[in-house]
Amino acid sequence: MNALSKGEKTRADIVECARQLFYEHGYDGTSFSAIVEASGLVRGNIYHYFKTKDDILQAVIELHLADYRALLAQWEKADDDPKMRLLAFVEMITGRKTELVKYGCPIGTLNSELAKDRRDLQQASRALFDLFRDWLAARFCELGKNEEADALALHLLGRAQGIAMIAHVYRDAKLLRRETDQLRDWISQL
Amino acid sequence: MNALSKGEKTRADIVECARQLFYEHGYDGTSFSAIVEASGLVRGNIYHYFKTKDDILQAVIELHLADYRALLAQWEKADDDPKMRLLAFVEMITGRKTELVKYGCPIGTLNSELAKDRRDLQQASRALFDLFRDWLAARFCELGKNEEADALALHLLGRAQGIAMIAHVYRDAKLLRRETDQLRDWISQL
DNA sequence: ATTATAGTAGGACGATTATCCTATTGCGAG
DNA sequence: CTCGCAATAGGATAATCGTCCTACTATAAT
Repeated sequence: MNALSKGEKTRADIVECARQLFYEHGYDGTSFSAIVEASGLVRGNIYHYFKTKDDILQAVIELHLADYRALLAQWEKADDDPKMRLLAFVEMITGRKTELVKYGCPIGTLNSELAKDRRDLQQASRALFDLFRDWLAARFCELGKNEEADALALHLLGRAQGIAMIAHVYRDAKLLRRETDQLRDWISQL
Repeated sequence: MNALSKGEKTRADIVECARQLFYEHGYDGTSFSAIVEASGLVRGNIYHYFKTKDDILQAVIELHLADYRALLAQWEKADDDPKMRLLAFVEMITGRKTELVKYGCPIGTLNSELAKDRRDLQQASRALFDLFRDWLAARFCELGKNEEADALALHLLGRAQGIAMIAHVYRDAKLLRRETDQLRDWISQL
């Protein structure tokens, strides 16, 4: 199952390498040479799979999208209760607190970096926000909040981003714990 | 009054130019040449005032600090009621919504950019967060929330950052308005 | 077995980066 | 007037950036 040809495997390796580097150092902070070294390949080989560094980012975004889509599907499967589903979103934050404190939110920091000067790329990475935005809104709809579902989704997204950002800037895991607890309360009281 | 020597004036011009460029394009996204062009000076002249680009950023941070310190003092002068003072903080967000949507929060985006790979510089820029953190905490103390003052300050700071971030990513001023209204409600009900 | 194509390999390229260097000019103190 | 330093000026430099190019090898189809 899931048999990847040699080439497909190499391509996937490049993308996975790039994803981690982009996450840890940002897109602009990651040079092509860094991807070359981290992947153990050579320049020419990587350019055989991707024409530009921007193309690599596109692939990284698609990988993120696929992974998060799978995660969301898993949450829907695990619970029927909309509130429990929303809580799963919050659990993700606490579950990944170590990386969040170290490198910030993978989606948030990427979008925020690209939003300044690379609006073309940011448009692509915004799809990651939209994925969560729509999924969360659907959960709020399940709770009967049809009118305000999207606003609530953006509110929750914003809260999560703010928490991740402050926790990242202050490298403070305790703050992250404290604020996610409040998020859980907020969901319970909806 | 406030007489600046020719050199001091030039230095201030450089810093002001750099501040705007760093805000619009980020620190890494602003080349030294960009500062040269925007200031109308020549490379050698700028290097006469600052040894490195990092030094320019330090000066920019200090300029921000001075400006925000003055702003906070102004808020304290304008109102004695701690809640009103907190509302002034929220007013700042709505008052600057156009730039926030375009370029994000000056403090937040800077810190978030530097937090990834330039921890030395981020430590300096974090002073900007600390300025607000301490000031907000002082206001919560005035409200009798001594124990939780710092936590409340970080909460409010995080909320503000989250709002600015989402509004920036989606270039959505309406969202910013909606969320700041909620912030105002939250403050009123404290 | 031959041919075509996918994959590997790595140096070359021009553009841009931050920084440095040496002149030259301007101005204020003595 | 002149001496000395601040300020202006702008080319030189080495490193790094993303990208391109050509050559070689492996594999799969005919």
